[in-house]
Amino acid sequence: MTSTLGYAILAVLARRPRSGYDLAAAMNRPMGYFWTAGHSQIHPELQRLVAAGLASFEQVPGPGPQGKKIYSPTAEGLAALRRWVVEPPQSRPERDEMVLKTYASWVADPAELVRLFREELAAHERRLSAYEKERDALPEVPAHGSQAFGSYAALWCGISYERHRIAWCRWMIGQLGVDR
Amino acid sequence: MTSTLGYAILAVLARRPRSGYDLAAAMNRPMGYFWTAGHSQIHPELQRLVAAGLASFEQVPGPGPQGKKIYSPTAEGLAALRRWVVEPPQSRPERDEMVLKTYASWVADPAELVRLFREELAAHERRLSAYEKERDALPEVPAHGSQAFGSYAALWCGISYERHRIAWCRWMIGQLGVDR
DNA sequence: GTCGATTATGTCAGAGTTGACATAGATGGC
DNA sequence: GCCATCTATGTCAACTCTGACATAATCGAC
Repeated sequence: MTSTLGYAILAVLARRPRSGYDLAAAMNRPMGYFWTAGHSQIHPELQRLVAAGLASFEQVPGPGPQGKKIYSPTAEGLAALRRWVVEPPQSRPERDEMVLKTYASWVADPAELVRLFREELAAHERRLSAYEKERDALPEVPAHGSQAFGSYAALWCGISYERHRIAWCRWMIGQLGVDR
Repeated sequence: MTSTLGYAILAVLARRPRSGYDLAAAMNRPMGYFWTAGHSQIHPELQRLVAAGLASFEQVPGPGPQGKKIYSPTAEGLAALRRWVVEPPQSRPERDEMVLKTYASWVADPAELVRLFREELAAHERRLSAYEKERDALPEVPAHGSQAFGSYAALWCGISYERHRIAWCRWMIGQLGVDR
């Protein structure tokens, strides 16, 4: 019974125990592609997870005023994660700024719109390359039950998403160019 | 110089002036597929838009303690919208709960996962049908510069997105079923 | 040995968002 | 005439998230 952020943290800790700092780094890349959190969110949430008995930490000497804490999920935390994974997702409202701009695109200058969508296209092509590179570092279709399967399946989704987005950008650019 | 919510409101008002109530209804469906806001967000934002000179309202008699207000974008508001549309989107962090669950799916029961993804698949198929129905009510590829183009292009993106998501769900279900 | 980058944990103000609460006229069915 | 539903605007507390601020030990280069 935690926030989604709590489960995101447990999902990372379930793979390997680590410090809040390392957690923040993991949530930047590669996990940041589908879930992000800054360290100012992570540290308080870790305290809540410990208070709720879902995580524990081992204090080790290290840099910083408070030393270093290595967090792990407790047995209870792992069980909670297992339960949460198969629960239907709570529908978060979708807010897509590019689609909103598109919805209002009829008021704007077509040439400027083409520039906007070319930039967007390039960004998605860069991201697709990054995903494909990461996927190629994984075994081909890992067995589920292995950590690599979770990574592979998330990447599959990311790659498919970027291809969809690229196709949309190309269609938009075509539409805006055809008839002036 | 408003929040993205302000531009979302201006985008709706640019199509046709309306009350805060009608604005909330429009942001529920069909616009709610890519941008949502409740009336408790809309009313204060409308007050801010008026204070900033980007919108104005006409008071008309109507139900409720305060009567009814029909809001329109001012010339300045329309110009601001036009400028905002072609600005690069501020990268909002992406948070996709289904992908997060997928990332952690290696800890969960495959049979339960299959159930989850079947539900997800059905939801996306329903939404795809709704999008296609809306698209078929529009003229075939409207000319940009027309409001219908904005709607059509947003729908194109939505349809492409749902197809990508459906393909992903099917792939996941296949993966989870093949080897037990 | 000194300096800068990295590692490391933490707080806090402000912005955005949600859901509940509050009020009340208009409309239509019975 | 009454009642439920819809129309209509508004506030507020709670929660989430972001970016700035704060502190300080460790490590490697020079």
